[in-house]
Amino acid sequence: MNLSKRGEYALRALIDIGIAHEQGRKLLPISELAERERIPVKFLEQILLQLKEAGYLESRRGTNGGYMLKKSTRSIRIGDVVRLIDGPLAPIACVSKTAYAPCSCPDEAHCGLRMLMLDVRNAIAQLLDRHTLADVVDVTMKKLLRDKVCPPFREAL
Amino acid sequence: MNLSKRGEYALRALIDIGIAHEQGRKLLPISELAERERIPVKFLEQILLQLKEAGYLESRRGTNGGYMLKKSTRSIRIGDVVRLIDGPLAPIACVSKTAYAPCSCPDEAHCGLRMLMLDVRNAIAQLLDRHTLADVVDVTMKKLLRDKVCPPFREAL
DNA sequence: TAGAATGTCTACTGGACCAGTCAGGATCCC
DNA sequence: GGGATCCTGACTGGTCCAGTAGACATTCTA
Repeated sequence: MNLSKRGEYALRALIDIGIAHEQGRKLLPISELAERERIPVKFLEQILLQLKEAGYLESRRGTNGGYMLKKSTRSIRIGDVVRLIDGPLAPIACVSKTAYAPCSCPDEAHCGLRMLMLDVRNAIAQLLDRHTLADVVDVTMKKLLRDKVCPPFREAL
Repeated sequence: MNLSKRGEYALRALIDIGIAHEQGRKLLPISELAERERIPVKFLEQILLQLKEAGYLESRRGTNGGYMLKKSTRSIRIGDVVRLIDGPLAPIACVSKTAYAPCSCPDEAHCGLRMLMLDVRNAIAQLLDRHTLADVVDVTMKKLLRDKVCPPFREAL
């Protein structure tokens, strides 16, 4: 039931970029993201590139370059990001909606394990597909404000 | 979000042993389990041994030997079996109840990812810790009967 | 009492995957 | 032109997964 580091970093980066966006800073350089989230720069590079290829981000090279959102935060479902990086949400392939594969059990229709794991898959998908990046950014911002903590990425320098 | 083959096989074996138990067959040899579930015998051996060490099963050697439940099906929580074989249910360590570890994020209290993953963890735990082996066996048996399918492990020979 | 049927124990292995690291190249801005 | 940034591709050390292998111990039955 694991989210890989890669998946974790991808989501953290997206959330940060979303928060920055909310505050008027559209373009964020990798170095700044990596420093704040304590992620190795070169590793994060790969991940952002993958998110770019998938259409979530766009980039600008050169001085003052960086990454920015390509889609609206509201149209980015967390579940899809996890699927992109880590593969299907389902614990076992025979209950996956997006990547079904038959399992080896003798009678799938009467497999008790399958019924249970289907519930698990649905519970996970319910949460991750219902929530968009916008939701997560919102909640984070509200919590920061409530606790009177200054949000990050306020202004470039 | 993956359940390993090892975990899958462990649960399938426990469910089978539970079903057999329900029908008066307490002792099941590995070979029979392996054949029905199409699991490599030697691999299943290791798994059953682990379940035995953890107190879920007991065994008898020799001709007509095999494995049987040591605890009641009602006292075996699925979540605990998964934890035993596959580790914590939580997608990331910083939301695990049984194996908490801090993550690298700068402010755990205001981490949007953490809030979301906590919900995921709770949803999974809710399902897997609420359900016992007895529940799964029950549901399976009912579905078999409803569809007029003869349950396996009826009689030894 | 032999031998067949089981579980027990320990070691090993090929391959995949994870979490990076490294080196260099292409753009862009000043 | 030079420095900041993204881009591309290769590589790697370690860990884990899913099994395989083989010898051994115990128990039942003929």
